[in-house]
Amino acid sequence: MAKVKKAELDLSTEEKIKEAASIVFTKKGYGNARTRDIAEEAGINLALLNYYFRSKEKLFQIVMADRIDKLFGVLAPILNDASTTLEGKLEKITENYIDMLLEHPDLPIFVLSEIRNNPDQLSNRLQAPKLLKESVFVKQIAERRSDINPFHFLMNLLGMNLFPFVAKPVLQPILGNEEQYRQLMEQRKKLIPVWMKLMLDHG
Amino acid sequence: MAKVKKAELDLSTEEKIKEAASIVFTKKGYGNARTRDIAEEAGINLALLNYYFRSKEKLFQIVMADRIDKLFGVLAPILNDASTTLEGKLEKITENYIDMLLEHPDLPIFVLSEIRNNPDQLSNRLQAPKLLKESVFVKQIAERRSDINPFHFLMNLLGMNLFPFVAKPVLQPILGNEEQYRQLMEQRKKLIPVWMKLMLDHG
DNA sequence: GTCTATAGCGCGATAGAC
DNA sequence: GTCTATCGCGCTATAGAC
Repeated sequence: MAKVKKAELDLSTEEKIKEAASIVFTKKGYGNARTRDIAEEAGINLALLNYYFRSKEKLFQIVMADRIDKLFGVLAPILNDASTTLEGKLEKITENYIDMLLEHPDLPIFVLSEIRNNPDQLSNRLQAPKLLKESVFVKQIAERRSDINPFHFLMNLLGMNLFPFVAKPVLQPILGNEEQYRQLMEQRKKLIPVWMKLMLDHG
Repeated sequence: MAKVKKAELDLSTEEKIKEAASIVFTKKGYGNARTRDIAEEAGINLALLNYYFRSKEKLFQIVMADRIDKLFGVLAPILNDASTTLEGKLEKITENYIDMLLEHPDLPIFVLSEIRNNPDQLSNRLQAPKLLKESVFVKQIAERRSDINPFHFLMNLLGMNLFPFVAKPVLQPILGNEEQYRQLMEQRKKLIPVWMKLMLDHG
């Protein structure tokens, strides 16, 4: 076979292991992943993994922190940008999310299911509550619709963007082949902001 | 402590084990769950688990089939009901889903993440593609909006209903305490159909 | 730093008494 | 049917040569 693994790039050994761990953990989850899988994916020996990262758990923490940053990094900088309108934010968030998720479709289901297993993971990393409530984004929504909790709209936005990827294994066979799935997601880049504006201005 | 486990009801031993397995698998996922956890939750000995179910894997298959039925059972009967309008379906699906998910909040993340690990699980159980495409629900949407793929609306509906539960571990600290979370979900029972109708009739 | 070999143990599964 | 005791594997982690 001689199949070249994704992590076999010209990186330092430590980086190769981290890359491989990210791939294997994201695909299988912590409990189903084996350190042997990661070592093989990285093209190195099992002992080296412990030499660099001490334990499976420590390696996982590092990968997890990185994946959380990737998933929420799309959102965070835009929420507090005072120079864009609410409409602009909806468009930018949607475009960034769908582009990123088409490249990393199993990222949301991984992060969300692992946080379920260990909710503390997050609370350290995300001091979201205060940050979100005081965000420009939430204030802009509240101005528009004082009658509805702004977080409803945030949930809708995230749901419409993330859910098709969270549920991809279920939806894929329904929606057709990979290319058809991709086209539908591309369509959503334009449709989601339109729908969101509708909800904000009517209803 | 003498804490009474949920599965310690007046059921047959086989049922007690199945109940316990459902609880433990749903909470931790297959890979993180231990057969010893399940035995303890059921209040029986580890050997009995194998006596009734032969293996962890077999027990899991049974639980998984049941959980998939529960998650999609909310949807399936309504989609092909020719006697209700599209509006009626939107209201019924939303109310049923939110009521059910308030009682079983970790059901969607469990089913979706386990299907990711083993997509074949589903394809046997759900011959959804044909069934969905020919459903009354999809036809009713197509009548209303011939310009947009009906599955966009289905994804939106499911996303708005399921996503707040899939992402509950992340959203909960943002949205407040358990009671506040519950109130928001109760509000959504009325709001989601309104939003869905907006999307169908405008945009 | 990287390897081979193996320790140590948690896990699923089974044997066998009652 | 239900238990106690234990097997044997596969896993994480480490020792030690190079």
